[in-house]
Amino acid sequence: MKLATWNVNSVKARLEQVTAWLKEAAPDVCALQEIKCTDDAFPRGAFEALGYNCAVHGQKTYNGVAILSRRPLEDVTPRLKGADHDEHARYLEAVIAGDKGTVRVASVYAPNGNPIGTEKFVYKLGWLARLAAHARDLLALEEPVALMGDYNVIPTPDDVWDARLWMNDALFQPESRAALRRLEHLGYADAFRLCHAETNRYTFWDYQAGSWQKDHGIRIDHILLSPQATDRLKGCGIDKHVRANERPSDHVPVWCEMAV
DNA sequence: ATGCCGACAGGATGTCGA
Repeated sequence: MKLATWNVNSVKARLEQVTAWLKEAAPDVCALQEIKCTDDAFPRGAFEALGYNCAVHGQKTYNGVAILSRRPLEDVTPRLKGADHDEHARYLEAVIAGDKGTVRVASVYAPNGNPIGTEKFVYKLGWLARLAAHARDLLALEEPVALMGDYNVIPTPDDVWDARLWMNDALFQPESRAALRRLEHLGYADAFRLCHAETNRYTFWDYQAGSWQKDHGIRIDHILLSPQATDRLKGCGIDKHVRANERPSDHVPVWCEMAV
């Protein structure tokens, strides 16, 4: 089963690109972030025409996550526990049955958190803590789990072109990096790092300052796998080439292949 | 230089993202 994640920066503005990539890459499951539309406005038809079922947790203008799946989506659950007051649509989970077992997948859109020293950064750390608490609970199920999405965290200096330029950014704060490591210490593994040792592999390039042309990117979109999912991991990659398309998202898809 | 680009809502330009 091929699983993917992509922050599309508006599913309506990116519909042509997303459907083109789905045809080309043919993932069985794709988690989307920043769909920037309500459930009603989600372009289900375009995805159903390609053979995908849709689970959507939308929001007007901002945020919004979805999961596309060729197989039926079961046990669909939006939001993280203990965050009923949180209006941001940033988490959606579902269970998908494959030929060789089931996998629980989540579409994750962690807060940006800038600027540091404000409520936004406090919210980011609180949100990531709630994610970790839920991720810990999921481990008790002892099943393959793939937490896929835009974590808005640069894991290490090897995952950014020039770490010095990000020292005061919420994406590279010690507290942000510790929050991501917390998930790894629980037992989740960074699928890309399991498969690739090379440095300077990015999933995001800013629209500004010629970042793409200069390859000044950051790796902030991650697939985190539970031990049972890690055991089934066969490969992982970043589809960098879509960033060169006309009217691209500033993020590119990350995918992994699992024996499920 | 806290901008440079792009999406959104709304109908000009401010907010947000990373």
